[in-house]
Amino acid sequence: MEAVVDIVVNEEAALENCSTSQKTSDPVVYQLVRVDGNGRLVPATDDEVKEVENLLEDDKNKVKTAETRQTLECSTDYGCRPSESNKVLFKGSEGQPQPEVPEVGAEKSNVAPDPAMDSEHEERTPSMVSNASDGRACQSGSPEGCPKLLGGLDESKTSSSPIDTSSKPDFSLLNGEIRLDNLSVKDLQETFRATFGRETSVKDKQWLKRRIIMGLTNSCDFSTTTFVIIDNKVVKQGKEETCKSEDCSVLVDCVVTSAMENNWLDKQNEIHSIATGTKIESSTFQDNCGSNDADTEERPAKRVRKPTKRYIEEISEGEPRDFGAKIISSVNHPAQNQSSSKVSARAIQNFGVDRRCLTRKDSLGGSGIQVPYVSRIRRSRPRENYMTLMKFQPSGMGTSTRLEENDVESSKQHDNEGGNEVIRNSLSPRWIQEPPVASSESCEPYTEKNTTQLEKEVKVKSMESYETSSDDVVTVPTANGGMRRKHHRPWTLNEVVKLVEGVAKYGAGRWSEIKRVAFASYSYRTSVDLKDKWRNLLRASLAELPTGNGINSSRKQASVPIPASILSRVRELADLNAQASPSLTSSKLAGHNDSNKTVHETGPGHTGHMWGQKLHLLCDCYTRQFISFLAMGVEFGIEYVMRFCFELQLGSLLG
DNA sequence: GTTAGGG
DNA sequence: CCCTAAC
Repeated sequence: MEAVVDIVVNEEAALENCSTSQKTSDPVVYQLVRVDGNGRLVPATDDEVKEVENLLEDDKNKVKTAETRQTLECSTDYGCRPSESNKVLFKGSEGQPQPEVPEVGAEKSNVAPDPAMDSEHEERTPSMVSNASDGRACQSGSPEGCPKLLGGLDESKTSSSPIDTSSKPDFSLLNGEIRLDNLSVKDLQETFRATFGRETSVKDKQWLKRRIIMGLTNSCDFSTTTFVIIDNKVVKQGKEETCKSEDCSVLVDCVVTSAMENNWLDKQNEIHSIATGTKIESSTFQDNCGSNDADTEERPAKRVRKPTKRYIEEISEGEPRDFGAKIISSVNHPAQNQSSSKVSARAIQNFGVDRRCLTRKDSLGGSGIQVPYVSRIRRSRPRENYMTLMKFQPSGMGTSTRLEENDVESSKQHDNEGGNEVIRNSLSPRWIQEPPVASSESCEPYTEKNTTQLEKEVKVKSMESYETSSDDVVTVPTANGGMRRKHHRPWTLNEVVKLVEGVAKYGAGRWSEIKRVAFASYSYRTSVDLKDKWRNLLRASLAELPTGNGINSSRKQASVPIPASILSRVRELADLNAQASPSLTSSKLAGHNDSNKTVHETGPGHTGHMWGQKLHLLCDCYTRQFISFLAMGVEFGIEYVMRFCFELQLGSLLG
């Protein structure tokens, strides 16, 4: 076998190097377990095991595509068990665990079934299970310190076991030997790139090795239960039956479990469900968890939004307001002009122009307080409400001038001017140039509205609806009565590429970060713009798929055709991102100074800082053990873990 | 001040 | 691209 991940399967060698006392013929076994509500280890159910296996299998396949033919080797640091050879060996196991497998360590080789089992686990696992209070499962420095869990597995005795002796769990990902020690920094970097798909300038071999190992192991993203890895294999572990076997001995290298809080488990459960698309039977899960919280289904749901003010207003008031006005106007119905004029008149009441700043009454507060218009906008334009409601001014007038001088009047004149074609030739194609530097400063000069450059469109618009003809807020009525803005600045391919790169680097969602770094020179692109563009790109990329959906053709294309390569990249990143914790909102990953601050911030939709804490916890405990990364991957998703590691690196460099 | 989502 | 609730 070859390739980075196709770790050489050399049982003999592996065993020789292993500190474990297993015989060469001894199968390597992983015992899949979960931490119950009390922090005890409980064997995973058959279904869970099965799923894990499937996931591993899938992962393996993915990994196999990697193109690296290096034999990797890593030092003991990453080992999940004390290793004399100073190597971490992943031995592929063939078939079932052998009953005769010698035990390692003095521990009992059997996992007690049922009740007894619980207590037994309790005895053995305390130190392994991270405790929220102690915050540490085992000493990272001493592999020895990591409690060993002996999982008694005797698959052969369990006929019901999904995995029978003949089946050969094929986890090549975990099989074989990893040798990184002999690689040069350059090689390591290359391997790193091959593994993570991104470059690294880090020259610290240790770090590189660690990350690579992490990357390799983490590709197993099965979000099920906590699992114990007994040597190298995840063996299906039935419930009571399986753990009953006595001879299934096996060395448990490390128990990967981070925390035992119920909510954490619940979270895992969720994740699991999401990841596999299969729902673990809740009853089963709960039983095992010992959690009574049946409704802990707090899936990181979408943000729930309450109706917008606008909507509420619309509903509460029979009279159409700005929104209604728009619609009406768009219809171009003569009879409705009146109503629209009403609206505008009203609008005028709420808005006013202050010397320099446009102000408006705060409709929400109802106090009529004048609020600098600018306070709520980021760009250079007045909000649409205002704009749309404004009637045009005599065409000859400069927009800004008009506004200031005739704010109220203009509204009254709209009827007359409604039919006018207000061609904003005078509008300055401002945004074509470099973005307004001071746009965000104190009060925005009202002249901002002049920014529209698409005169033609304005023209068209104004012809269609006098209402939209206002200054530069070029809105174009759409077929369905909606309005579309024309303050458009097409995304260039270059920008798109930058965006994609940014997402690749920082992950989707960290828009401000991306903007700061990749769009520093494009001040006219806000983080929101990036987000929007990404969304569109994603849509485009999906639409591009040969799904045969009519969507493809129907969907409008970006002004600048996006190369398929980019779109596919977008999909990739989107997938990756899906794995990553959506909560990753830390703004520190960028690597700019604030490395001292809390590195992890959990984002919205997640239980406080729990995840971040868990991650820290995990790192504290297992940072030296590659297995831990696997666990982290399980819990947080590989992407998240990867970022975390990058972050650590950054922190250390900066620190 | 940012981000997510709806428009 | 805008707007704004939710963070």
